[in-house]
Amino acid sequence: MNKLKVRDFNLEHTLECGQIFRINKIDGWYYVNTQDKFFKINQIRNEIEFYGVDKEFVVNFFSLKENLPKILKEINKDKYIGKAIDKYRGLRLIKQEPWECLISFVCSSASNISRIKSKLNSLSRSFGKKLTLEKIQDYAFPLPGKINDYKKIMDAKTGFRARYILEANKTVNIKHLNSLRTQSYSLAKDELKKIKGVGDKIADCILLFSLGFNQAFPVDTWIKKIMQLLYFDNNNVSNNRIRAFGMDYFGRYAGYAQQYLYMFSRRDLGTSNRLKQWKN
DNA sequence: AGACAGGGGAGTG
DNA sequence: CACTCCCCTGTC
Repeated sequence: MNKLKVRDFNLEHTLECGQIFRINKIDGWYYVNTQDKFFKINQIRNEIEFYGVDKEFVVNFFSLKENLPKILKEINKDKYIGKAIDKYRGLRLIKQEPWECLISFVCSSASNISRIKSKLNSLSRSFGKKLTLEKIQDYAFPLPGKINDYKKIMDAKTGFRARYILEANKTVNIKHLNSLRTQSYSLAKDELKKIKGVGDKIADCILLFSLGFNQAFPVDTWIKKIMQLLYFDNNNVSNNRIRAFGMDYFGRYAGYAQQYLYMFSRRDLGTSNRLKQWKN
């Protein structure tokens, strides 16, 4: 068992904002699968308690050393994002392993969280090493080279994404992914987009969630909806324009702004009517 | 029955 | 560039 005092951290918001998928809440504990780790964690006020990983891992994984109040102050440009920040304060960006992050978001295209989770769990069951935590069995995420059976990939209900996964499994290596950390944003992004199944949105997710590019601003339909409402007079504008605006307006921590707006868009605004009420 | 979804590829203009 | 159709699968 490990305990750690934390400041400016909310475990629930951090784990449930769609940046990571292989999590399970059981009896107040979050069971988390990531790369070759399987651990459980909970939070009571300003203390987290966890089993299965060490403190160093937790501090790095949840970006606990990043100065969140300073970041939030920097992105708090207006009353709209201000509301999102007030509501979801403590949400931090997780530092994922880039390969798992890549496959996770390839699986995410035209899908939803429960289905993404199911695909990733199936892939792990078919190709990953077995892990145990307190007699509970689970599976590590398979390394590149291991996801090598098209039929099994299809059996994971990956559908049209299966061929992308199979090809990435052959061509991608983790060292190369990690080497992108020191490149510029646009070079790293161009490199990721060479991988089939990775376009603008998914590349931005990989950059933001696993490679340390806090300025990345992934535009999905939820972000599109709320950004159009708040900053484009509810006009329909292209994803490219929204991303360019987001990165420019929020600056070097635009990715944090994106996560807070995303949570607000999904959790607090359902229909366009409610969107309008919120703005007025 | 048929459209649509937290996206992207390939083809076309 | 911007626009269109299509891709697996599940759901309304």
